[in-house]
Amino acid sequence: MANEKKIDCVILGLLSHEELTGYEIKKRMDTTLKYFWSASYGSIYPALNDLVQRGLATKREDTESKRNKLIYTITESGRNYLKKWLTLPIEKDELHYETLLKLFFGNELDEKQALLHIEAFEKKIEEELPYLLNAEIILNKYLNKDSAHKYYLLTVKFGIKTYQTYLEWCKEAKKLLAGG
Amino acid sequence: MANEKKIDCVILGLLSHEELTGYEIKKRMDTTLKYFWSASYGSIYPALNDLVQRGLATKREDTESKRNKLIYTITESGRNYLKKWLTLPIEKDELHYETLLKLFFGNELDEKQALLHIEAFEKKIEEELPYLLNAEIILNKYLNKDSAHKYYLLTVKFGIKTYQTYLEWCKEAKKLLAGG
DNA sequence: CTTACCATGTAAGGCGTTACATGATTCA
DNA sequence: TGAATCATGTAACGCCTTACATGGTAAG
Repeated sequence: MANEKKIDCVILGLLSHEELTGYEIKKRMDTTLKYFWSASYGSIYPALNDLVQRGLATKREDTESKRNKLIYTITESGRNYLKKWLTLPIEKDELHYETLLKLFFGNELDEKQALLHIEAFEKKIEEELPYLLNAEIILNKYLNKDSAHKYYLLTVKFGIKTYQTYLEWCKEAKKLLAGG
Repeated sequence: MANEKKIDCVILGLLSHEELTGYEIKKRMDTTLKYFWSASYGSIYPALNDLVQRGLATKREDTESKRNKLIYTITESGRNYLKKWLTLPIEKDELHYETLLKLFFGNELDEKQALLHIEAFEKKIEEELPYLLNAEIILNKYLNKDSAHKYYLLTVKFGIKTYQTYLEWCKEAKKLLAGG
């Protein structure tokens, strides 16, 4: 009963809100979830078939579109499985930032190189922040239309706050490096 | 020349500052580096032997202590390898927070359960923050004794700022969940 | 008509953790 | 003297990514 694979749970989580194809699940991973999770086709498709075999989801062909879509739906059993996992305590929150790792060893570099890493990090955050800010506006607008939106908003707010803090840190870090 | 394994680079990074045993390397991972990196014995010891074979580090037995210590030292070749890796652009910064994942699917839970996850997260951050604050004080004190300290301080400051932001978010999140 | 995107999947291989195995030393 | 910590390592296994393979459709 333990040993819930994360990939299964994420997929079930996405399916708990709407029917999806494997391709659409991957899209959710790369847009909405990418700020705190990731997965590739190589793990998504096998996991989907596995979920069907275990009766946690069902698969059907799409008849409406011209494409060969396979639409997955969560079952009652799948929803129970998801709910159970959701109540279990968090196993781990992991942050693996290569930027910090390289900066930590920055003494082996010159300051200009370290600066480049900070600036690249800053740029990436500056580029991604607008998407989060936009998501916040949209979610706030339709907050009472769908009870799930409140939870999405929670994670979006997390992203916005931390990203803004990252940008503040970048400024400070650049100053500290410059010798200030 | 590409395909630098991260574990090799992290170890070389640690060795670039001081000679260390595998056990001590693991300790660094679990204390100083844990805020942005991790590794287990199962990857550290094989990596160390591999580094020696490739001439990037040397191994010698400790003669002074009574313990069977194997002390590893970085070579010139190892230092060059490290420097080269450090100048390469960052490949990826990854955040995998199960807390956010579960919260994202929080609509499948009741609000009390979601709250528990936030509180557990808050508690963990509150427990870890003092270590970072303490590290900052120490690093500031000896900032001009060792040029590497500046870079350590950079990453510590990152941790402090983000952790403080996390705590702010927890407050906000709890309010939002409570229906505010 | 061709480029971009939609759509599904597999195979090989990499990477790393977990669990196991073993033993010495320090400290209370 | 027993527990905690120091200290090194291996083997099995799991999980996931990368790269490959294939083909349909929409839009310009």
